[in-house]
Amino acid sequence: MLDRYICEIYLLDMSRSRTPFVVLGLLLWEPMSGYDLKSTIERTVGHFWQESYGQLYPTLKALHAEGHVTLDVEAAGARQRKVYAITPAGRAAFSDWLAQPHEVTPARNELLLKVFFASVAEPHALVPHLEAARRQAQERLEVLVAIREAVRVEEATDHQRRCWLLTVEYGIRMAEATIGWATDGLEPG
Amino acid sequence: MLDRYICEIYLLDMSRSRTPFVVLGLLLWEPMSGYDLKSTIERTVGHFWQESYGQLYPTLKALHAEGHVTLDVEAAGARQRKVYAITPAGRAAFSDWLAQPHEVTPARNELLLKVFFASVAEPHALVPHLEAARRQAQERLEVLVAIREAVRVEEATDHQRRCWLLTVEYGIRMAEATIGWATDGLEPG
DNA sequence: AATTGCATGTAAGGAGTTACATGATTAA
DNA sequence: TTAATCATGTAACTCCTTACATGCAATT
Repeated sequence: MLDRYICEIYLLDMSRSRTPFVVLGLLLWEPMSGYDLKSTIERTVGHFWQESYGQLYPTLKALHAEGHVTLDVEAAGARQRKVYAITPAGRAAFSDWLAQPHEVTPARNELLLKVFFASVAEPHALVPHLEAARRQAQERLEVLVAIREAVRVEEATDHQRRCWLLTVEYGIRMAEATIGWATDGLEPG
Repeated sequence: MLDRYICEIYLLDMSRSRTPFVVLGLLLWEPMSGYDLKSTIERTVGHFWQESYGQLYPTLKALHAEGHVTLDVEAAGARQRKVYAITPAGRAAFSDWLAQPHEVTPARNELLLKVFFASVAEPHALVPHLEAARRQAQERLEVLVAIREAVRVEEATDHQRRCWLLTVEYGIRMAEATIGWATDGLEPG
């Protein structure tokens, strides 16, 4: 009865949501508050991963209840700050997750849906979608190239920089491939 | 009161879910049942879009309530078959959707999450993730190349084939780019 | 004085998957 | 006779986003 009560309120299904692992991974670096985590996520993995406060705060509560993080309430004046730090149990859970191969989640792509269904419309219906895709990929490419330059001068070990650059490089290659695809697709028309 | 009742039961928020448009787009081709739609989706757009029965059947009910599709119940023996056909209102809704540019939904990529967090583990932790990514992309590439050959000999207009091939070609380019990325990423290690 | 940033959270609701429930028909 | 395919649907549940609610601190 009590088990069930605790379970319903606190426990996470850590097999599906990745949020706990993003949190644990960042806390490996240094203790942080929910607010810190949000901004750190945006700054570091934001170009391929996002979290909302509505996801973050409940996850922190659950991670604490599970003993994966400790909580230290700093009261700087009347303003409270809840700083979380990772525990050995949290490190273990994170390592387990990191050692597993990533799951292949079949993607849904609305652009391709419109390209596919342009087949039932007039031929010129295709063009704006390819143009929009190319424009967006070009903008994204510019942003990612700027991020790459920033990461290159970041103070870090070679291994760290290599990992970070790989995530940026992935986005760059996808953007470049998208530009090539859209350009070739527009040509015959 | 009645308005609200009907609303809660039947109406779809066609601004967020794409399922109604996938259904309408396929019904433009020919009338189909929910079962037909499921298998047709797998066969045609399955490599970049999926739908479950749990999503399809309620969507069909709602589309019918909204007058976007008509329903014809075929009773072949004791086995019932509900065949849906698109209405002018359905065509209009579909055309509106198709004319809008696609929405850019910020992607979440678990592979990149693991690559990023390999930075806090030992350098060799990175390797299996890149290898897995390359292997998966290679398998996907083989499947897509086979699909491309099948589409090339499909009986269709040039415009139709062009649209279908573009969706397959997109997947191929992404897979190739992924293979290149993973290969280059593995090299320095 | 007003705005931006720091800081915490909850409530409601939507999209979607999975598991369940049922049953007829056809081919091996 | 057994399995696969045809066929329809619901219920429970998860993940996640958005909107809401609150208030202090620092800067302009």
